[in-house]
Amino acid sequence: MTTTVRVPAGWPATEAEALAVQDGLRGRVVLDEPGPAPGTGHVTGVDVAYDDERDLVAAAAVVLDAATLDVVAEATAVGRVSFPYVPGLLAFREIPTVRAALDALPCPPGLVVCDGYGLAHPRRFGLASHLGVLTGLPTVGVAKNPFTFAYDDPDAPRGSHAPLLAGAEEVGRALRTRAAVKPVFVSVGHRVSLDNACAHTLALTPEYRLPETTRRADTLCRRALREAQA
DNA sequence: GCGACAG
DNA sequence: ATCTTGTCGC
Repeated sequence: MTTTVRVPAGWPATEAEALAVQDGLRGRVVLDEPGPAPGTGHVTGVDVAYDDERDLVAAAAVVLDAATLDVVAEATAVGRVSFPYVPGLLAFREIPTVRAALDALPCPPGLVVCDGYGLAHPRRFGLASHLGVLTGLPTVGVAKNPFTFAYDDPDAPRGSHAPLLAGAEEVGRALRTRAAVKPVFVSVGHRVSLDNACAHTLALTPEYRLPETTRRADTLCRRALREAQA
């Protein structure tokens, strides 16, 4: 079952408004909790797909058992695009639909794994941070690209990592999830430590570069978009 | 001023 | 994100 969502009343419509919202929420991020232990409880992947022609956006939330990586529950939501893509403001494009999908789940999500960044963000408040603050859930960001941050290529073995640097500050890590394959870029969202975020990411990548959570959510949101009615 | 720039 | 076939390999 796919739920339908509308853009929330008062949702930012301009870049200036969005920046102001980030400023107002940034201080609510919690960075001093370790978060759930890797391999226990639920881990939920969220992802979004777009159809600009139809002005449609579909989100999926897929809950996995963290120990077995079996799918425990799924939910999808479809709505209108709520914001244009602007680097640094991705959250405003994805969050309304993602929240609707999370709300439609029949069980607690546990740790939420986002496709994008948390702390590794120009204003230290990426999608994962924003979603965490709005929901109160522990969140991490796992991105496929390094945005604007500098890093040294990690060693070839799986598990190797190197800091993502904003100047001298470690805002995340380039983490090798498959030997000799391009790393993923992990950063903390809300209520999770960077060490735990990386441990979770490794636990979610027994076979592929990207976490099973995002892989599952990606497939599901694309299907929801295809099947969405006009 | 000119690019680069999560999805 | 999205446009997109076949193909090489386990």
